[in-house]
Amino acid sequence: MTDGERLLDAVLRLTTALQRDMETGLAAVGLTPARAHLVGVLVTSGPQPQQALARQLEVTPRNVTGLVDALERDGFVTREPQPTDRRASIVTLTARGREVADGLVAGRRELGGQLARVLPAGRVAALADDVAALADEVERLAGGAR
Amino acid sequence: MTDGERLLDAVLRLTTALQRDMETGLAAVGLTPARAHLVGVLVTSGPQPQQALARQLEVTPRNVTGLVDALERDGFVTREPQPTDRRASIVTLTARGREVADGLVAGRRELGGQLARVLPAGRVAALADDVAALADEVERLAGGAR
DNA sequence: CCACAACGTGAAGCATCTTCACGGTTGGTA
DNA sequence: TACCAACCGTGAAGATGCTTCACGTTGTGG
Repeated sequence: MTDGERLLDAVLRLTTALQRDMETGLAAVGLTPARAHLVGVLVTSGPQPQQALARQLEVTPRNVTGLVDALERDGFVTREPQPTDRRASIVTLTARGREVADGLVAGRRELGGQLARVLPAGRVAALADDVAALADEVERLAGGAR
Repeated sequence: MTDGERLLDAVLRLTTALQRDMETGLAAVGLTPARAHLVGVLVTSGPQPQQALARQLEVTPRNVTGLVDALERDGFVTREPQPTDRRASIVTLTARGREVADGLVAGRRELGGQLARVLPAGRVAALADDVAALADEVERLAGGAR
């Protein structure tokens, strides 16, 4: 097995483990990955109409409707009417939604710290750069085929 | 942002890109990730009853039924009766299934090569080790909470 | 021979996600 | 100013992946 394949294997394993880890954490606060993603966008970009959310999440507007339905049902967000355009409604985090979102950010920070502690301090930054380079390449590969 | 968070960000980005890349490649040959996973198990472990597949895929036997239904419908596998146990049927790759599976293996090898070429040759092996260490840690974290 | 275990699947349900169609709104243009 | 095309959100229908529960069929140890 070449080093490249070993690398790919390791990345795939990390991917799986990370995904599992995040999903269980999300489930603990009552969120699914897709809904958490939407909450994340609300945190970083503020209250928005569903169209804008659909663009940022790269899914269809119809799908956003369903995600917001669930988040609204569970009390994480509300749909506020937009006075300037009665077609659109603004999706806004509730207090509880903001709480949970803050928890997610904290969890992410903590996980970053735990990962950094696995390796010698000096190597973490370089590793981040290398992994970023890999990500760039893969994005390039996928984009080039577009 | 700490190095740990930068690393986590890079890994998450790589994860997303890699997943997209693989999904499009899979779709091109008529497979979904879950069905490809099942095909992969058949390649490495040979023809098996659905129970064994369920164990290796870490999903419920009921789910395997659906995956095999689809793969059988599309001509990638067949269900052969097992003479020694009439309850079970053995899931086996068809010629076409084996072809497609070989293609997947080749694609994986190629992707590994492409990733290796992104970085200086000397660093790939070390990177693979580091990423593997991260994967170990994340698996440990998830396992510890079990 | 019989109770219990194992194999696969029907039924029902949840989460993502898609496409298509439609109804209400806006906004710019004839 | 009337009008129509573009736009917002959502109903309907469907594909995929997963789960649990219930069942019928088959194997097997006592």
